[in-house]
Amino acid sequence: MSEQPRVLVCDDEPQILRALRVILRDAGFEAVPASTGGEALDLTAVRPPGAAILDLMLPDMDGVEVTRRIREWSEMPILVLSAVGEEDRKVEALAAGADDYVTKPFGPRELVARLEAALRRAQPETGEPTISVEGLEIDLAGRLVRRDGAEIHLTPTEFELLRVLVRNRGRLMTHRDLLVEVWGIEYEDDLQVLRAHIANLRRKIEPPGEHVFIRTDPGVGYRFAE
Amino acid sequence: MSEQPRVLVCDDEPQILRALRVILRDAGFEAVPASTGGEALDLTAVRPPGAAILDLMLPDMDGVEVTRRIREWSEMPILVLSAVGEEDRKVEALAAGADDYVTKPFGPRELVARLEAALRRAQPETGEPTISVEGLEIDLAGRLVRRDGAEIHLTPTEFELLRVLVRNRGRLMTHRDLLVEVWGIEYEDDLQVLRAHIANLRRKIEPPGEHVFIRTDPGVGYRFAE
DNA sequence: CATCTTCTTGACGCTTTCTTGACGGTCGGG
DNA sequence: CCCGACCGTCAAGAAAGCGTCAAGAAGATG
Repeated sequence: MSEQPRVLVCDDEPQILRALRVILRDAGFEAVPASTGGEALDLTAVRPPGAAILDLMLPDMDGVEVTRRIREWSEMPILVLSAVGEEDRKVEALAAGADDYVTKPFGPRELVARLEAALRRAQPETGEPTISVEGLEIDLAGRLVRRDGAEIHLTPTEFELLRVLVRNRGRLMTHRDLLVEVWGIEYEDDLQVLRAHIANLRRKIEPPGEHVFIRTDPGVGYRFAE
Repeated sequence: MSEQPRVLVCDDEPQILRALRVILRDAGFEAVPASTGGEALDLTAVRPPGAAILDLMLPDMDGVEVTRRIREWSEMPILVLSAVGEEDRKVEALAAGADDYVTKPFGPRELVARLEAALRRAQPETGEPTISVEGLEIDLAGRLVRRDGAEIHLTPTEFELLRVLVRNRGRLMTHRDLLVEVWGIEYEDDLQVLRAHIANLRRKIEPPGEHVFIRTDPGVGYRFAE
């Protein structure tokens, strides 16, 4: 996800193919065009793209068949396009292994959103890994925190606060840093609100009566244990 | 599904029906006989077979119609039988969702070969398996949900919502994620519609008054229990 | 055209979360 | 030893968010 993935697009209508290339380029992807199913499979085999967008209607073999062939050896995200009236093939396409299904006409933003969602799903947690310290598991992507296997429920503010601390673990975060990052600049002096949420967060993740994960630096700020 | 699948056979001529039963038994299948379209649908609903073989000519409704009805909720392989002279209905039957089409008279080996091919084709669902949690079975490919063995009817939107949640189970899906994936980007802020469908879905799959499968993260989104 | 299913929308009571102020405890300097 | 600065906790009210109901719209079916 760090660079622009290559995306195979396959449609037999030149006009649509061109539109797809523009949409993808604008969204930061590199489009690899094909106009028949056979061509799509060839290009995919030669140099596998990061994802594929296939039209259901193709001159030689339909998108479901192409999907099935790709799925024989690759888990890449596959989106299937169709005209209205082909809706009943949705289940078929998904059963063949497609990740999502977009009905024409579609807006550029919808297509890009679905493509990115599919890529995100295929690439479990790229940017934000699971962190594990002494019985505490923090899955930043899944927004999930566990202690000794038991799930802990955090409010949005608590989670955000924990995220900022953990992302900078070992480093001291000043009161102001935390307030600005979690609440925004207009809260930069509201120390009491920070204290209250730190207290709530500790009650949920710390062993009772101890402060092993979140350390206090009096007069300065907090830090997450390394 | 690993051993001999049950196969529904529907034909109004008792002679043919008997012949089909023998052919299937010899090939290692269990035949479930029906002589009208209505009967076929009833049997299918009560206990879905692994595949169906339907005659085009039936007293009450024809095989194409039966195919269409079954396709509303199931992806099971469907073979359609016809007498000579009905060839023109081939396209119609396939469009309705039939997997293959056999013209009478047919040899036993031909029929069995086609049935097995259809079953093989329907099988490769490695991507979306059946998921089972505490009495709740969700067959994503077959679009089928059961609780304690009893089938639950979900509307298309409800199923789609459940599918997105289940595919990402354990991970939190934000309101926006769900709205974009189920309804499309133009609904990304329509929180109320999400709430309404979550409520309906819960009423159907959750034990009354509890939220064990679909958890709420107030202010953020929903997640399916892991 | 009548009917049935599904989707959408708004209203309302209820729950969760956030904020705020008060209070007691700790620590170091005077 | 006393005092002030700072911290952690608690409780209460305010604000935001949630679940449900019911009614109407939209679409499919026959």
